[in-house]
Amino acid sequence: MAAHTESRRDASDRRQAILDAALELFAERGFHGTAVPLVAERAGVGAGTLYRYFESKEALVNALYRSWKAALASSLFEGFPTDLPPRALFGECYRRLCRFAVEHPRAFTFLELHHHAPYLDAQSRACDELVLRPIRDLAEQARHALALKDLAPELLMAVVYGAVVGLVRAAEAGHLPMPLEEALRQAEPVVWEAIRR
Amino acid sequence: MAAHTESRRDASDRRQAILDAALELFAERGFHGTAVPLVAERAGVGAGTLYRYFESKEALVNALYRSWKAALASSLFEGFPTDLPPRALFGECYRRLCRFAVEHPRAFTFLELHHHAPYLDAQSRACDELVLRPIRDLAEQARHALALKDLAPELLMAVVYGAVVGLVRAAEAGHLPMPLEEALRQAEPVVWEAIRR
DNA sequence: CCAAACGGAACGAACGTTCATTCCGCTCGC
DNA sequence: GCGAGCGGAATGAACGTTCGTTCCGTTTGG
Repeated sequence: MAAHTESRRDASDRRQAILDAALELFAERGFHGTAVPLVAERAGVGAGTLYRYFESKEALVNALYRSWKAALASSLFEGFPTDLPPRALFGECYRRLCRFAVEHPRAFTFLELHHHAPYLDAQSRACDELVLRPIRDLAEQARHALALKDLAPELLMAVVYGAVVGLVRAAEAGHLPMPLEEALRQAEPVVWEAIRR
Repeated sequence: MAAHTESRRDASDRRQAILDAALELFAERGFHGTAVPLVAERAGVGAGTLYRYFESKEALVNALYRSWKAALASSLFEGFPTDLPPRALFGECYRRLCRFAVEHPRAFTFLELHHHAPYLDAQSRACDELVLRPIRDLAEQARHALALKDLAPELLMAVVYGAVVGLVRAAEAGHLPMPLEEALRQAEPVVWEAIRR
């Protein structure tokens, strides 16, 4: 029975190795630009083995997307301190998002790159709501508390999220004179002043 | 000679039809996700004909990228009013960028999607500087005039550009409760307050 | 307690398909 | 009628996926 458990852990490791390899390659070269045997090689498994763990290349990219969307959601909301004044609430969201982007740059790039890609299925699309809805609610709250500009929360969210993505991409392109982490820290008050009333 | 001119215009139309078809398809499905014969069909030419105008698929995407980067640069800078106070200078840049995004949404998406793609050659990368440098200079100027926050211009540019991209993508995804043009108009003071001193 | 047989996971060569690119018969303007 | 330019079938490479085989941990009969 110990042996059985061990073999199951091996399988889980293998599956994870494939997901890790796919993350790197899909983030760097895109879905269509990445050959399945290359993913297998990077993961240290045979090409056929990959199909024991995922039904198809599409199933793989969907599993990867869902897994990282869930990770992002938990980074954002796990143990979130609810009763904070609006500025601190924003700071908490912002820093949690940035922490995710700094700790998992490939995952952040991957999620951004594959947002609304045609090969993502309905269930993967639904994961987006998991992240968007709670933030939208927070923004709506803060807006009614007269802490945010009197504009659609979706607009303010797009500005904030877009600014973070812009910084991550600028850092990737080597366009920033400082490390990404420092840029994101400096940008917090910048972005807050954008959306505050 | 009129005939010669006319046949040359025909050829130029064909080339343009191919570029237009490629823009739509590359923006929607990505470079690797788009088959060359599909581009040809959409352009209303034979698959072989495409190769009379472009050496390869890579040459096509590079020509497309350069052409639209140049169009963006000219939209931004053509007849730019130089001596304006900082706020008006920002407004001019911002509205010109937004006008381009609204008038050529596919081109905007395409440029964003293919930014720093591995199949773009050095000359295409160099086109980025064409857009970035003048804006960087303007930002540096405004910063020394104490109109902008005392942060790296590259950081502020990334925030502004990122915010615009964020709005465009949110509109594409149907996440905004108003048309893109209206959202961009509402976002101008939002973004200005982000970067102003 | 050992060895022989089993079961299923892993491998990677091989399959059919689809791709980018080429090539050649054809058309059409001069 | 002739040559430049076109179309789309042809081509070979590369793709996603499958399949026959190998390999190893476990079971089982002696």
